[in-house]
Amino acid sequence: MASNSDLLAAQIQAALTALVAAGELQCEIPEEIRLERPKNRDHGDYACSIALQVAKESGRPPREIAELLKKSLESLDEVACVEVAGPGFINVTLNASSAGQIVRQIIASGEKFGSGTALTGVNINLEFISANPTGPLHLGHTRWAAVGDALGRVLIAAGASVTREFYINDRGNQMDLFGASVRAAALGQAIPENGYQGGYINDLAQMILSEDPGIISLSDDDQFVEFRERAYKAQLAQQQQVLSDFGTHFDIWFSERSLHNSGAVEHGLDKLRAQGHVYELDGATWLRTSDFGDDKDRVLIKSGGDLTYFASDTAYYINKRERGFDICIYMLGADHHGYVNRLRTLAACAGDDPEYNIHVLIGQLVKIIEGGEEVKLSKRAGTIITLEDLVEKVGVDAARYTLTRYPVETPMVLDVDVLKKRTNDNPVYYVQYAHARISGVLRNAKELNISYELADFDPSLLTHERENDLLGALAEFPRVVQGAAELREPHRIARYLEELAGVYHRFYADCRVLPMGEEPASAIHSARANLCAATRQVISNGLQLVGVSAPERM
RNA sequence: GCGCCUGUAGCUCAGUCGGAUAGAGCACCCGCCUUCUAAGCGGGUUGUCGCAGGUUCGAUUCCUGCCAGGCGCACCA
Repeated sequence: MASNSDLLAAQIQAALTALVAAGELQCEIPEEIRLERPKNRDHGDYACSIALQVAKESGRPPREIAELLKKSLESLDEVACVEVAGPGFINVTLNASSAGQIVRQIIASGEKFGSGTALTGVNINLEFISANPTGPLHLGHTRWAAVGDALGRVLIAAGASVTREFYINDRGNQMDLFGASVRAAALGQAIPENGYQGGYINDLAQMILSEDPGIISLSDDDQFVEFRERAYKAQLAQQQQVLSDFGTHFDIWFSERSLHNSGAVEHGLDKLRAQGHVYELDGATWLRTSDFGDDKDRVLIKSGGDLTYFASDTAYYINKRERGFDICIYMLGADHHGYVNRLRTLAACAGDDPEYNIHVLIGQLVKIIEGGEEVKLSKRAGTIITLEDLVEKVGVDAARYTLTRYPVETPMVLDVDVLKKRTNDNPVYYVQYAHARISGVLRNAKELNISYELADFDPSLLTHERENDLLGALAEFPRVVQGAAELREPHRIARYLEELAGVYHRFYADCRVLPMGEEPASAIHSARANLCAATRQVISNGLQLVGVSAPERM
């Protein structure tokens, strides 16, 4: 179902092609003609700057070209008026009837409205959080829990096949240190150097002791392993529970141990050797990442024979690709940004295209302010703000929404005091309120027997400026979803919803939907009720994409 | 030293192939509920888009160089 902007774009393209064919104009025909929603209402429903773009190449004044295109656009039934403005902008105003058609499309498509096919057939692996199972999830993880989940939803809406994956770093020094720390806490000994501290370590220790009192009589080695494994299992389960409560779902929890046990690491090394980028030096095995622009080569196997963490990552990437994923998206914290280039070059070493097969998103750190002061994050000191802390303070909806509405490369400052307020400081309420408000109107409409069935919908009645604004905003949704998916920027959905909610609130203030007093119901009431229903659908679909509830009442 | 991110209103921040007078919320002042949810709407005040060049009909947007802040540069994980 073509949108009005697609229709206009196609018409302009056809007109340009005809002009070139007739020898009236000489220029390349752009593949994509972009129509914009002008900020200024006087500039019509849609504006196009194509005449300015092709003016130089064709050697004709932009206004002249715009005039030629104007004639073509005016021939469309959907178009009420076309104006050439300024240096050569083409401003198009639609007639009310065709602008209102978007309501039909929305109501007919329902939950599917906004979904598209831009990424159809693309198989994406979306890895995010991937916290060590050695402690609770902190704010950085929480940002990814919200953004990663939302991105997954957005990618699916754009047609992609998405697998959400959590990589469990359940192997190596950190795990051992974690196990040793819990054991020390249980036995009342000093925590090892650089070990883990904080109340949760003591909690784990006490839980394990009460679960398995016999653990204290095991041999040193067995005891250590037992503490480590029990603590690991409990901590992982805690993370899974917390994420589940947060509404973030993973399709696969991928254990680093399983990577090693399955032989995937050797397999990955073999593959890299076959690609010819592996060499031996000083007793270590290296990957020649410098072939693809890395500052220096990276060690895969240390001279002592141990594998590096990078070796695991390499094998894991290769494993993902062999599981059939076209694109591997990684969401990493800012402190890992030095890793981006390494991941990209390892993809190149594996014979892939780093521009397409791998995409690394770096999330800047989240600062948190409470009582006017910054709360310092410190795992060691045990003052860490966890996902549960945040949810307990502000609720799941406000937490998810706030974390999702900023681009991930923006370092964000999160003011807990503000998020606790149920006011406009919190944009999530503004958006949700619009949804609840519409729900109320539609409940009343039903009671008054005002139909909001499409059969009773006459779009030509929606001629008020506020109605036109709302129709225009609704029509933008599919484009916003596609952009958010292609740019991997789910915050665009949230920003759009805030805009749409604002447009609706203004419409609501100026356009009475239901009959007043003894006024008889008429077609305008049905037209507006349908417009309301369409708006509610879009807000609901958008909130769904960011994983926030759409309340019927507030 | 090298690299990544950031720098837009008093505060927190939007601004997708460069477009018309740079936006939102908060804060501050003034209005609007005897009719659909006032968690709302309207009006007023607020800017060297870090600085300097370059490309362009046109630059907050693209390029180069500086300045400031954050972070990272292991045979650690």
